[in-house]
Amino acid sequence: MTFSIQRPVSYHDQVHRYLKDMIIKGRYQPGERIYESKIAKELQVSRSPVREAIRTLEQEGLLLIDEKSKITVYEPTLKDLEDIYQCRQALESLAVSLATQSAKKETLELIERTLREANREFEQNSCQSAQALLHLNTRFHDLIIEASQNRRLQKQLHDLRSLTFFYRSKNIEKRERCFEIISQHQGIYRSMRQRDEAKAAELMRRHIEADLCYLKTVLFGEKSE
Amino acid sequence: MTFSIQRPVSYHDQVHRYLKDMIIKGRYQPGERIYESKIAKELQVSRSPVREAIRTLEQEGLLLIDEKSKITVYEPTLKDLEDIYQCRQALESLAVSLATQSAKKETLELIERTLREANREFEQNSCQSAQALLHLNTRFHDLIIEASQNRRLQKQLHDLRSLTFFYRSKNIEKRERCFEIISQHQGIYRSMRQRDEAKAAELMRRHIEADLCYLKTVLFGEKSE
DNA sequence: GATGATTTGTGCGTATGTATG
DNA sequence: GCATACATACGCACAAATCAT
Repeated sequence: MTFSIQRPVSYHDQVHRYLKDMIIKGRYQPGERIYESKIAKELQVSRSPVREAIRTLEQEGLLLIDEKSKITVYEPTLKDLEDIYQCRQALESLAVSLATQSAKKETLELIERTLREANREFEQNSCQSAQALLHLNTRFHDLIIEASQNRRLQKQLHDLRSLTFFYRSKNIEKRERCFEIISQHQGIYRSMRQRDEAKAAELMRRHIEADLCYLKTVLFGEKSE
Repeated sequence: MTFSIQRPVSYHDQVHRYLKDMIIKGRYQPGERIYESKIAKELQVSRSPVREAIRTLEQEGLLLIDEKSKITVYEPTLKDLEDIYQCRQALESLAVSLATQSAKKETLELIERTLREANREFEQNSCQSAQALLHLNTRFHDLIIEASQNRRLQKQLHDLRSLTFFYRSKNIEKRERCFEIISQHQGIYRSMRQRDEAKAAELMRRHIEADLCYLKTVLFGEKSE
């Protein structure tokens, strides 16, 4: 194992991660008002680093600060969910297209292994494996995004995807939907292997559309056309 | 005229705008190191609001902060320029597609007027009109992005485009390229009027590709295939 | 390396703004 | 409208890290 001295992580960075986690995991309610002074007290730090963390989170879209400096947690609306998914369609289809062009063998194998593990967890069909499946499916997307080798794309998608993660953490995937997800992922992977970037992009676009459609029914009880 | 009481703009907001302007206008050199303490002194404010502005700018990609807290101005590389333009292709073609679907008559007329003004300035062919042309061309894109009515898309493109503005402020457009830009814009606009979203998206994609190609030759002296 | 000059990280006090009774 | 409680905005002080000599 390689050893390296770690620089202590700055408070504003730690506060940033803490708050991001709290929001994504749903420990704060969407739309809930939060107080920088309260957070500072809770975490036993002064308000300065908290303020900086809050600016960062505002920029990431996870916090909203109104004209009276009232800080509220991001609250997704149906329209916003659709907006986010439209962007994801455009960007992730680009990502998979780039990845298909340039992914090395090892990367493809990594993706394949992720899919195989997902299959195994699916067949297990336990409560624990549902959690594992969630991670594996996220990983599938992450591997592709990373393989795109486009830093800007990575950052944009990273930010967009955090906004949708807290839906996921509710573990709302029904078994039926899980099966669909896995088979869609497999289709995308097959196109990547065949180096068919147009097909991979198109399948990704449809996969994300299906995902939105599913989320809409589950969260807002709306049937999509 | 309507009158409304204005809230004073917070320091961190003003500092943010100031720094963003300095960076985009090229008043700081790309890669130049800047000091929060120096900025605070220059602007006669304390370091607190400056620090917050810096966090925001870091998140926007205009400042980089390394692990030793050294703050440097964003420095575009050829690869980064390509990355940005790939994202813009994906997102602006989505934007024009959405705008084509939903733009009202008035919006289309606004775009048309912008194009007509651009034509006029082009024919004028003066130093002043070159500057005006730059603004009008930017406005063309802005109007379409706004017409997409997708907030996420707007923010993402807004951030990406700031990163490319300081190239523009160098006034590098040759007359020949200006003509191309205008005619490409007109092609996009025609497709929008005909409500042909696929064509509008494809033309936007090509327009942005051409733009990248031109920038590459001008800035990095590289011919693109 | 050791030392002094900068620079950043953080805590804290005060002024000011906002909500509530 | 006023008083109180509490929130945020900002400036400032000091410690720790960094850099140059």
